[in-house]
Amino acid sequence: MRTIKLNSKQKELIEKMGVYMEKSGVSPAQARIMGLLLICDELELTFEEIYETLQISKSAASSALNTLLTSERIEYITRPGERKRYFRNRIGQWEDDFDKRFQHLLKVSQLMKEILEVRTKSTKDFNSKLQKAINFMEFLQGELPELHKKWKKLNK
Amino acid sequence: MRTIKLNSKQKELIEKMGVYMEKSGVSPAQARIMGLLLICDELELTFEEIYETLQISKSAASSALNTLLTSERIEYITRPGERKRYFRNRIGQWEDDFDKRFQHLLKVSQLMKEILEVRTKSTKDFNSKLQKAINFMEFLQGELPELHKKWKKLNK
DNA sequence: TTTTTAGTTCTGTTGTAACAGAACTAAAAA
DNA sequence: TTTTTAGTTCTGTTACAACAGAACTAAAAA
Repeated sequence: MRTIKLNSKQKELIEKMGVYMEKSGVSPAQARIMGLLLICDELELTFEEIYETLQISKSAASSALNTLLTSERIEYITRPGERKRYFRNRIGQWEDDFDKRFQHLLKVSQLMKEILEVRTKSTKDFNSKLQKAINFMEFLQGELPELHKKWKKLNK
Repeated sequence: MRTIKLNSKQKELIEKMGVYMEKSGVSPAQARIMGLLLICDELELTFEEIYETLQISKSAASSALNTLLTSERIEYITRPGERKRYFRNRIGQWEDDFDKRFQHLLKVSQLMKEILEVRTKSTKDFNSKLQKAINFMEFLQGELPELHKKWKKLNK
């Protein structure tokens, strides 16, 4: 038995975090794993610790962990002379996340531009509103990197 | 028959937009309706036009439209003396969307703060990284409204 | 008054996600 | 060499989303 001990507040927060993450599209098991890795005292948990603590099956843990790994929400380390993997939250990830959201915004604006090009020219009001939305996205594309720089400067 | 005519480029873009929107969690029918309302020449489509053009059943159209309405992704208008509704894209919505994303960010940072409070104090490096992520979110909470103002100023 | 319109609601089907549980496997330990 | 460990993979179950199709309904038109 390698169950991780959690107090009631921790359990509550894992559920809260779980509900929250499920809304953003991940499965319950994935959400709970994310929560566990963020909340429990130990930063690096083994496969066994994870499925025993969360009371999920090995198969559920296996597929959830692999999905979280490929979506880069968690990572693992190994220790010299040990076969098992230690899974942990990618706490450094949020800066990459910021960049990803940025890439996403870029794709949206490109698609919207493509759509605007194909649209009939007769719906002038609609098209100008669409253009405005595109403008705003492009404005953000200019400003967000600046913002990031500003923050970096504040933090060194 | 009230089918809306679409050229091949429009059809292609509706599918492209569909694939794109499905990734963000909406059903295929909802995604296609969104695409149709954004891409076709007519801005306001009736129930019949929608389900006939997209070749989906009335029930699928009904539930998709209602979901899109409650999630405020589309809206409808009526015309004097007419019973039917004209559905259209909420093109003015994107500024609200911006605010919603902002609210979301606020919730995330609050949850993260709550988690940090409960965490053991012994994982100093991890906690300081978490604190840094929180700081960045709070930094954004200060800066994003400023950005919005800046853009508004540029556009009046 | 009946018929059409503009949907909604009900029933049934299909596909798939999210698991559990058990069997399996490759490496390491005993 | 056998046994344990650290998972993976396979099979089966359950639940639910996403529809289609048909029946239904309330208002308006004919």
